[in-house]
Amino acid sequence: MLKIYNTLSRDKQTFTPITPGVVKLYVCGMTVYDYCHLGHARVMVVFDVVRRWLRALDYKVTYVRNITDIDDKIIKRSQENNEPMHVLTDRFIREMDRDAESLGIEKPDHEPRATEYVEAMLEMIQVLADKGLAYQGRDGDVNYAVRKFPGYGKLSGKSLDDLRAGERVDVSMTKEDPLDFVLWKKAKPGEPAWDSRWGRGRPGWHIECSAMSGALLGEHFDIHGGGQDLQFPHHENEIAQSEGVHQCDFVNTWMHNGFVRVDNEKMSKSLGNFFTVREVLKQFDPEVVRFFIIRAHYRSPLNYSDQHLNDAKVGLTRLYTALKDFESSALPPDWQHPDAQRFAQAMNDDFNTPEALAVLFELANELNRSKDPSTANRLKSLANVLGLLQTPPNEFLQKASLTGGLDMAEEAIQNHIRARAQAKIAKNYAEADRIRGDLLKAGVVLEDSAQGTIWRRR
RNA sequence: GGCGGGGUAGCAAAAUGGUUAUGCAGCGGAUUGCAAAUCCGUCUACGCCGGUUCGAUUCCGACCCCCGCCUCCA
Repeated sequence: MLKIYNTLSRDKQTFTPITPGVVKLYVCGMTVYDYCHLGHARVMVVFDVVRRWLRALDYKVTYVRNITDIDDKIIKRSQENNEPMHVLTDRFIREMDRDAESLGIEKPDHEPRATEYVEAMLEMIQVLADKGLAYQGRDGDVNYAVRKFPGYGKLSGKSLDDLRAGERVDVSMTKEDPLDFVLWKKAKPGEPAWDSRWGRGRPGWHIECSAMSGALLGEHFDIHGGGQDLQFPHHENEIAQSEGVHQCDFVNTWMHNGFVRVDNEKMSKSLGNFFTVREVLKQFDPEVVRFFIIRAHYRSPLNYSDQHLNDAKVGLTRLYTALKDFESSALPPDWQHPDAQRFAQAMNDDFNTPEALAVLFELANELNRSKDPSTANRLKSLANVLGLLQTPPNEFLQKASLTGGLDMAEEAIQNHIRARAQAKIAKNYAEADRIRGDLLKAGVVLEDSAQGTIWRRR
């Protein structure tokens, strides 16, 4: 029985889909004006795992991850770059796809772009205006009248009177309440704009997700996810919009993943302390990055450092090393097996991936002892649920991406190994050790066994 | 100030009212020409102070510290 921590109720709840056997999942995706950083990578990996696990539980999952391709920062960037907005966004969508693919993220079922749903947004704004929940300010912006929505604050646990708007932001004189947020922004000259009954303009950020989730998943769906920073105001505003329009519960389960941190601070664009996915991938194999993210529970903070990535690499290497001598297939796990049940129990407990990984490590230990091919199959099939261990072990262990730059050619490595074998036959151990030492400096580890010398990178 | 999340051994990271988490590192042993890998054994814990309890890292209360949200942010 799957339990998920629901931000809305602040406790773990047994998950029951609205329609039996079917799960509708929406996750707030990227604003595409720059490369993805590790924080984005975490969202993608976390909800990729969520989706995979729901599927392992035999749910039919519809997964939507949106793309924000109209926004202040995008406009600013496209002006700075002097390139049309859609050229900029198209480019960064491609780059995002590349990053996602390298991290082993399966494509969502739908990746709607905000600019394709402007009509739906305008319809929602219309309904909100008709109900008196939205109004047009003197400056032409259309705002949501937050105080008219009784449930405002229920997700983030904030009360309107405590929010003290204006303490950190200039209060806009055109809003009825400083906390009102914009649904439709009046166009400024030179900005992309759409026609509407409120004049030419563009949508505010929050209405995008309400419109896209409603269009693709319906008025009421199962799980809505995103980074913790979106809890307020973004998700709070989504609730106000969607429930304001549809008069029914919007989402049953809200999931928020923890931040990636650098030196104990949140990794973010505004702090400038972010590492892009591609930067990290210059040093570390993508599967190591995935493993690094899965090693922590999705709601915990995740500290980024080279040392921690390296720890992840060593751990993942242990698992691959155990599988090295086996031609294991990726059959679905036999869930009746006690190990698989422990794994499932961990995953059912709010996606406890660290605990699930512990099962994998114990399987590796058992495999090292027993050399039983069925254990290898079990290890590989369970790891597959997390999107791990799917590369042939030797291919992984010899990947140049493990050394973070050192990439001595395989042919050269083989030549050194042959030379060393000769030295060993001649009992010239000093020479043999020198060769091994040189290879080690080039990131290549040799291991002698009865079957001869094998190599891997580190 | 309001709201929320944390503080676990050298590092990372889970669970748990009494019994080994797990991985890395360390130490001892097996194996090896020596290593590596692997196996066996093993040392380091639960922020502080009270309370409840036969027994608390785990429950309750106070305190200290850290982080986040309240402005765009995954």
